[in-house]
Amino acid sequence: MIKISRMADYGVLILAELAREPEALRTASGLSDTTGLPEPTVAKILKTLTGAGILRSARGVNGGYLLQKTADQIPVAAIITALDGPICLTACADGVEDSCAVRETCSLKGRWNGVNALIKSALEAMTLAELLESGTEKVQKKA
Amino acid sequence: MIKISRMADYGVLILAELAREPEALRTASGLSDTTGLPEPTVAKILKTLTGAGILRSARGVNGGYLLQKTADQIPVAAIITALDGPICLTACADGVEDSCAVRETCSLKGRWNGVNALIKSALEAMTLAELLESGTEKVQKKA
DNA sequence: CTAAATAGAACTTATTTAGTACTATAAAGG
DNA sequence: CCTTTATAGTACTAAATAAGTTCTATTTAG
Repeated sequence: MIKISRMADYGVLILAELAREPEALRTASGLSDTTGLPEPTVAKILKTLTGAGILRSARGVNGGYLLQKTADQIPVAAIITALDGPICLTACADGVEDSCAVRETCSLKGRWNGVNALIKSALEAMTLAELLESGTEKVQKKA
Repeated sequence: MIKISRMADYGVLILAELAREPEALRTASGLSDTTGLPEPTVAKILKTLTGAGILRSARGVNGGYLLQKTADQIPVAAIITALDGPICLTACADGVEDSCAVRETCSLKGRWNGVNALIKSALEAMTLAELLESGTEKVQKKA
């Protein structure tokens, strides 16, 4: 099954919660409470999203996290890339040179690039705001 | 990283080899030789693709496998679905009811359906023949 | 100086995926 | 009608990956 990791899934859930009050600083443990996800995992995801520039953090007492940009400026692709790594269906895609046992004899070198590009651009065109606000409609218009 | 499994990747490679001589019966061990992939794995994939109606098989001496349809009638989606299961990015998508720990509190129920549909239709629109014959060009026209 | 928070890395466990082995069934040919 | 060569199907094992946890360091308000 082609799928994103649970981390990326949780990440979107956490960002959805943060987007409800874009101005408020929220702590890791608070977000764990409201989302129902395990606290250490939430903390880990928040750190990663901060490192990727999607969230801003404040340390110390009264610290916490908030969105760096508004939800309509955050592409879904950025969230997935931050938590899951690059979006590409196969190991032997553009630029990835490692770990293909049959590269020598493989007749498919580079053939997946087009498919990758297609999926990538679909995820780049969609923002967090669109994902949250009405689910299916907006997306299907683009298809 | 969003990715298809190695099985689906190998599957395409094997189908590519079969597509070179669409009329010929090819054995599992022969295909293992020409592709360089381990024989038991090739055999497993061939069985699965036969069960999915993508290949036709003949048992007994002089048996083997061949394509059920021509390469331009086989959608890439069918290959991936056969070997990897349904194409959906998240557990809690259309129809899938199991295994989402936070379903109760989750604010995203069904929100991924549009993204799934988009990716699925991209993979359904592309055939094995297109994937093989020129890689990137045709696909990018569709994007 | 203390308490409450994030930062970062290392480690362990769980889950998933890939690979292997074994048994059954079918067909061709002597 | 028996042997050989092939697929069909299932169950098991091992390896790779992902998820989750823990620990230490750093920052800041009071």
